Order: sequence, then structure tokens, then C-alpha cells
Amino acid sequence: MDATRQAGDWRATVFLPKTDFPMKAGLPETEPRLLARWEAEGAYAALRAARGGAPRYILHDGPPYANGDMHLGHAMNHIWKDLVIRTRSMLGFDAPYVPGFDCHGLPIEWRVEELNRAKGIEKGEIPLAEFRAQCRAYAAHWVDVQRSQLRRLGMWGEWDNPYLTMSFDAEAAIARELLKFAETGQIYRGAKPVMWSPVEQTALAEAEVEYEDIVSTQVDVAFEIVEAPNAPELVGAHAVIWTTTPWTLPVNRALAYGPELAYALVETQGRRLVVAEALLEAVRGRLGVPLPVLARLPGTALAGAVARHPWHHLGGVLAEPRPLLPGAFVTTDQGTGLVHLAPDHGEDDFALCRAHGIDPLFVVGPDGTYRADWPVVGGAHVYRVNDPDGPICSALSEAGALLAASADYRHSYPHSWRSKKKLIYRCTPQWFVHMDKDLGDGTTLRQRALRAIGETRWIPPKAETRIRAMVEGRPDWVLSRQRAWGVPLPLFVNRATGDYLRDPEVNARILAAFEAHGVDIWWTADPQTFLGHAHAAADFEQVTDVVDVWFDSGCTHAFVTETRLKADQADLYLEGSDQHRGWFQSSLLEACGTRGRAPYRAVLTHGMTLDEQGRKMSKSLGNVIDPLKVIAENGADVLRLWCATVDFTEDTRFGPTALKTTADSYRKFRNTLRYLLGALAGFTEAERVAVPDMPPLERWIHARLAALDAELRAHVEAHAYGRMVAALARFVNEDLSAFAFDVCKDSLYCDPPASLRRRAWRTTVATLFDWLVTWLAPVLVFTAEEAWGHRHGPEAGSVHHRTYALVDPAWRDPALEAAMERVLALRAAAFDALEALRRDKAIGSFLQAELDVAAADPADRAAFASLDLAELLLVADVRVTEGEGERFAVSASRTHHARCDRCWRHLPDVDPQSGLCTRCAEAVA
RNA sequence: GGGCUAGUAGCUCAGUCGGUUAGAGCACACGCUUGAUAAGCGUGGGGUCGGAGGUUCGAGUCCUCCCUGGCCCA
Repeated sequence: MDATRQAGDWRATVFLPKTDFPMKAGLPETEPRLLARWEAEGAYAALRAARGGAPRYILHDGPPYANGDMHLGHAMNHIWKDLVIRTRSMLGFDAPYVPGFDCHGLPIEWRVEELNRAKGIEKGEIPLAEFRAQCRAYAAHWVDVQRSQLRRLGMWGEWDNPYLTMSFDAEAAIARELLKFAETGQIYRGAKPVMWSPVEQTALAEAEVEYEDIVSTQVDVAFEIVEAPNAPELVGAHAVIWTTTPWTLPVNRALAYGPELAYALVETQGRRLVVAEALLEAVRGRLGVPLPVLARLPGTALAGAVARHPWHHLGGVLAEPRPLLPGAFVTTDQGTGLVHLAPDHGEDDFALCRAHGIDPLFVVGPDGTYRADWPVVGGAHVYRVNDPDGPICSALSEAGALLAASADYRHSYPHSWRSKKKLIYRCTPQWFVHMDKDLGDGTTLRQRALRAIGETRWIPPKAETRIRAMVEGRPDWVLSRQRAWGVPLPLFVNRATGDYLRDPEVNARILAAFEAHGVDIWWTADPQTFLGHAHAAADFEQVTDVVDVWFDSGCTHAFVTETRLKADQADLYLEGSDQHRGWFQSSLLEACGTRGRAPYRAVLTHGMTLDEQGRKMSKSLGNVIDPLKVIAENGADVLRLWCATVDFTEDTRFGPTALKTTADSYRKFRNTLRYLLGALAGFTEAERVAVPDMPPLERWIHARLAALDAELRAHVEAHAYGRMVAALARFVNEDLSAFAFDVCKDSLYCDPPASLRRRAWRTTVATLFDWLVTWLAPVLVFTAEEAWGHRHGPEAGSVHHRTYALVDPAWRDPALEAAMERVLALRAAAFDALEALRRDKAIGSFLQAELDVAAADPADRAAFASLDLAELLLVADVRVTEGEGERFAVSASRTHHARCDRCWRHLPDVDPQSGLCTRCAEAVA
């Protein structure tokens, strides 16, 4: 052998991988280029055309609120939606995507008011129509912003024509749905304590309320008992109540006791008091005096008792008797076990009083001030009367009723999410949807909704538990909001009867006007134009409230799924778990009230996105991750891969570590595609070999593909995308990169191009590439498209127009698959022995070693007989003999064969003259 | 405070009906290769299964309580 010959001499004759597909992704540059290409080609429209006539799969998009930049939660939600749509599309479904945006509502209204204030324009100085136009423009701006941000994620859809809840046809559709409720008598006007902001002068939805800790005045107040039919000795004693909202005492109407509780009659300073026995110590602490017990009595002894207000001497409503009512909500957690009731200002209060015929008084106005003529506090603001030395405590004290007062009670209290100011409960007239009214078919809305819940597939199943509990327990649906930016409640109330008008002809005129001119016309037109000739406008009060935005979004199924997509139901709604009380429920109730069934067949809920430590992302914690920044630095494909990896049925944690490991596994997928492309350099169809004619390893790869196909389809059906990606990663890492690629390298690099073995492997690689790219495409939308273009050229079209390939059932080969399992078991044992040899510095590369294997299992030996073990184990030679005991006894040693200078294998047939083995000599000939 | 829900390796996840020494991929360390090279291969370390009790021959798995989170509601 010529000792001076360099191994590199033969390098030019070796077929190394060759491709322009770059190892470094450069996604931040590549992705926008592909987005532009898709747009220029009309790729989404082409996909719709290609799937025309296929079974449809409709994921109906829940509309994000159009008032700010896309945040991480939006990005995740839309990536998951896109995963669903794209995998269904790959399965062959026609899966359109119509994005939508929620455009009405208080947050936008508030922001526009803020902007106006900055310009010196105060609320009320601007005409309603103009203000609404401002809100519309503001929402339109954010629709544009969010649309481009969401689009950047790689989602395909009708971005040029998204649905907007503020478009004229949507507004008309919402009004139409509303009138369906009205025409079927499901709407009523009632009074109800609602969360009210005296600052914004509006009722707030639950989602608009935040809870903050504040310090309040707590007072203990004595109400003298004047009647006690079940315990006459209580007459003249005082019922003690405790409250942290002294401002509600001027509108007290009754007291509540717990019928299950035990009470004590105690004495102090010549006066007898009634308090719950369990709270005696606490009361004693606040009053600061001994409270010797005179008697004990059950709660039932208070039944029928009547007290009087400390200010009864002031007459009027205050002079009316204050009955003691049994309340299940009365507990001994805190207070005195006796509760003062102001039906205007508490939900429990309202419900219990109403059940006993005590109606609210409407003493506190929208701005939070008492009626001017009200005793003690007339004209004052409810927040300015609570101090221990304020008017209420002073007047109670004068009446001898104030037992204790201190401004030191710390508790969590509702605040407006916009103004951050305190809220009150305040009774206001509102419009409601009945939950428990018979709708004429023997069912109620609640019953219909619960039945529909049972008919829906909930993913994960625990979601059903949650929404069922919520629907079972929820109160009537409050529809009305005293605001400007929304769809009007298009009702006329008969001044004489208080009933709302139910005239189909009037409703038709209203809807026609809305469709033609937008809903602004409700406020600008002469009401008589709606009422026509049959009714006189003077006899009716026109409702000026707008409808709760949850009703807006609850109607999207009507104008998107039904009108636009011409489908009865959506196949899937996919939103975060917070939507159990939001969109899932408003959509459900709306559809059940108007159609008697759910608007969806299945609902998939995902968790919230938290930071790396599992805490929620918030500005105050400074742990907010901006998805736009992540995309700009890493590419959307990396973010998409992360989304596809996690179990989104639980809350997901995201941070720099997760991003880094995801980027690493992205690179593995990318390099695999790159290697496949390199291996296919110059591949032509003429080179193809039929699978049955292939060597065992290539046939085994096809069998693995067939098995993987079944597994992946099952994961897709179950929306288990994490398992899908994990299965793909395992296949790529273990079967391909660590095993097949390593083994077949020799053939690929060194065999003559015409050799059957090389052609078989290249055929296999071509199949692998198409399959892998297609499987990865729903996840790595950009990378897959990029790789697809490198393989098949620009005229091949988009990889996203493809469907998953069909398996040839003949690919499965149980005998071969079992044999290869045995090889892999041997491989593990062999690598242990080889690694030991390497540690001893006897060898470097495994190619320098040969193996003696004593195999105990005859089945192993039989399987190995027909296989080239040296090739599969990447060693110079393998000798298998019969063994005993352990399955494989492997001994490794350095081979004595010479090394071929071209293929670097150590072989018996290396010609000392040329330094080449027979195969390589042929290859270079 | 109430309803629902979660906690397994640095990251992402498996873990069947309660059953052997809790697994995988990635990351990390070390080694090999230098013909996938800002790559590839091999080997290895790494876990009190959030904590404490309990049931059981046996608990990541079942029960109770607690801790730390999350969503929704008060």
C-alpha cells in the first residue's frame, strides 16, 4: 500500500450529499418571503378550489377583541386552530378558515372616550352617531393590526374578508337573533342589582370587574325586635348585624337569619342582644365589653320576628317593619349571624326580599348619590358617608344603635377594570333572557343547554364537567348595557302595559333598515318609521340600551357558520378554558334559545399560557412574552413547533428555556430534511426501484412508514398533536438518523450509481422526504414549503395543497419487522462492547472492529442468517455462533482486514495495489 | 371564600387495572468521527414522581390534609 496516498484522493469519486437547502434556517427572512408568495399565488383560494366537493370540516373561529396587539395567548390559540385546520386538510377535508374579530363593547368605548378627553372633549359633548363612528374607526384600526400579526403566524384563511361583529350585516344578524328571543317571549325587563360603576355610570359585565384589597369601615348595628311570635322573650331585645358597607343601611329593608344556626341572647349595659353563638367571641372582641349569655335559641325561634330600623322615627319607608327572613346564605364565617338586607344593593338581599314581596327602592342614582330627599344622607355620595365619624354612624349613634365602628376591615372588593375605581351593587332596570321559562315545548333554555352539552364532544372530557356546572348554576342572562358602542336592543315598550311590542312587521322593518343603513339608524330615525301605521310612537318607549357583547359573539354561528359557510353546525370550536363562561356558553345559549341545539359538534379547550415558572403573564410581574418578538428573532415555525409539542389541554408554560430546546429540535427536523435533499441530488424517476425488490433495511423503512402513518392519523383524530410530533421526532432520531442514515451512507456515497442497492435507498429517501415534509407541513408551514420547493421545484405548487399519502398495505412485513427488532436488540449489546473497546483506545471508528456474537435464542440466529449484520451494525465483520444463558454475548476486537481508501470499510477484498475494495474499484472504473 | 383543574429529569412529554430497579426525545458531560461538519454517531450522569399522613403484601397511580399555581365565580 502506498503510505503517502491521502485518503482524500478518492473524495471526488464519492457521492456526498449535495443541496442548496441551507442548514441555517434564517426563518425571520424566509417566512415573510413565503407569505408574500402564497398571497401572490392565491394559495388559500387555490386550496379551497382543490378541495371543492370534499367533505367539509369547519372550525369556527372565536373572535379576539379588536383593541390591542396580538399577545402570546392569541398566537397560541390561532396556531392550534391552524394545526387543526391544516391536519384536517391533509386528511382530505375541505377545511375553510374564516377569521373573525369582536368589535363592540365597553373597552373600545372607554378608550375612545380617553382619546377624546385628551383632546379636551368630555363625554356627552359629542353626538352619539359621531362617537359610534369613532369607535368603529378605532376597532377597524386594531382589526387591521391584529390581522397582519395573526397572518404572520402562517395561517391561511380569508384574511381579505374576515368577519367583524360590527359589519352592517353582522349587526343586522345580531339584531335578528335578538328579535327571535323577543318574539318567542324569552326576554323580560326586570330589576336586578348589577355591578355598577358610579364613575363610568354603567353596569359592568363580570369580565370587566377586578378584585382589589381595600380597607372599609365595619359596623355592628342593633335593630330592636318588636315582634317575635316564636320567642316572645326576644321582644325588646336587639338583633345585631355587621356590615362593611354602612352606606347600604339607609336603604335597609329587612334582616336575615340562618335557620340552621344557633343563636345566643346576651346582655350588655342593660340591653339584650341576639347574635349567632358561634360568633359570640368575635362580636365580644369588636364591642369590647363582656357579653354574658342569658339564653340560647335555635334559628327557627326567629321565624316570623320583626325588627325596626334604628331610624324608624324618621318615618316613611324607614318606619316600615323590618322582617327577619330565613336565608340559607347566612353563615357564621364572619359578622354576627344576622344580616341586614338592602335589596337594591346585594344579590342575596335582592333574591330573598323579592321572595317575600319586598321590592327595591332605587334610592341611589347612576352617579352613586342618594336621592336628595332621603333622610340622613340625601344627595350625598355613597362613598362619602361611611367613616366612623360620618353621617351614618353619627345618626346610628344618636339613635343608640351603633355598637361598634372602625375603619380597619381589609378585604377584597370589586373594582372597574378600566377606571380601577370601586364598584357598588345597584338595582337597575335591565333586560334578561329567561333561563327557566317553559319555551312552549316543555323545555327551558337551561334544559335545552344541558341537553346540548351532553350531545357535544368535549375535548378534554373534563371541559364538560365545567360548563355543565356553570350552566346548571347560572342566573338569567342579562342582555342590556347602558352604553353606546354596540348593537341596540331594538325593542319598543308599551307605556301603558310595560310589555314590549312583538309585531313581526315592525321587526321586519327594523331589520331591513339595519341591513341597509347600519344600526345607527335606531337612534337617528323617527321611531314611527319602524312602527308603521299600526302603532303610535307616542304610546311606546324606545329602548336605547345596547346588547351585551357576549351576545354579539354568541351570534357568530348565525352569520358565519350558517349564512356564510352554509353549514348547520361547526365541527369544532377551539378556545381557551376561560371561554367556558364566555363564548362557549353565549354561543350555546344563543343557539339553544333560537335553534334548540348547540352551534358546535365538538369543543376543544386549551389551557392558559403561563411563564416559565407557571405564573400568569402580567405587566406587574414583568414576565410578559411578546410573540411578535419571538417570531422576529426565531421564526414562526419555532413557535409553531412549540405549540405542537405541548399538551395544550393543560396550562402551558413558555419561556426562554422552552424556546431554546424547541429551536434545537427544530434544527434536528430541518437537518434531516436537508440530509434527505442532499441524498436525492440528481435523483430521477428512472432510478426508482419497486419496494419488493429492495434490500431488507429499505423494506423495513417502508414498514415503519406504514406503522407510523396509522399512529399519526390516530393522534390527529384525537387532536393529540404533541404525540404526533413526538412520534415523528422519535422516527427521525432513532430509526432514521441514528440507524438507517448511518447504515445506508456507505451505499449512498460509494456504490456505483446504477447499483440496485443505491437505487433502492434513493427511492426510499425520495419517499421518506415526501412523507416527512407532508407530515411536518401543518406544523412547520414555512420550512416544509421551503424544502418542498427545493425538492420539486417552483412549478410543483404548494406542499399545503397535498394530502397525507396513502399507505400501500403490502409495505407491512411482520416477519421482517420482528427480525429488525432483533437486530436492534443486538445493536444495543454490540455498541456496549464496541464502546468498551473504544475507551481502551483499541479502535476509534466502529468500522475498525469486528464482532463475535454468541446468541442464545435460535430465533435470533435464524433472523440474522439472512441479514448482512456487518453492514447493519457498521462494523468490519460479525460472526454469530450458538450461545447459552444471556441473549447476546458480544466480544469486540480490532479487525485485521485492510481499510479501503475510498469507502473506509475494513474488508477482506481490498487490493493492496489500488487500496480499493472490489466494489469501489468498480465504482471508479 | 366557592366550582373546575394541575404539579413526574434542566425542557417537552409517556407511565395501562395499584405490581420488577419510574421511561423517552431534546438539553448537558465525556468520547468517536472529520465524507450530513455552526452537522453526525456512541456512552454516561441526572428524579424523595410538589409535601405530609393513611389504605395495601405492594402507591407516581387510591384516600385525607397541606403547599404552590391556573381558569372561572364571589
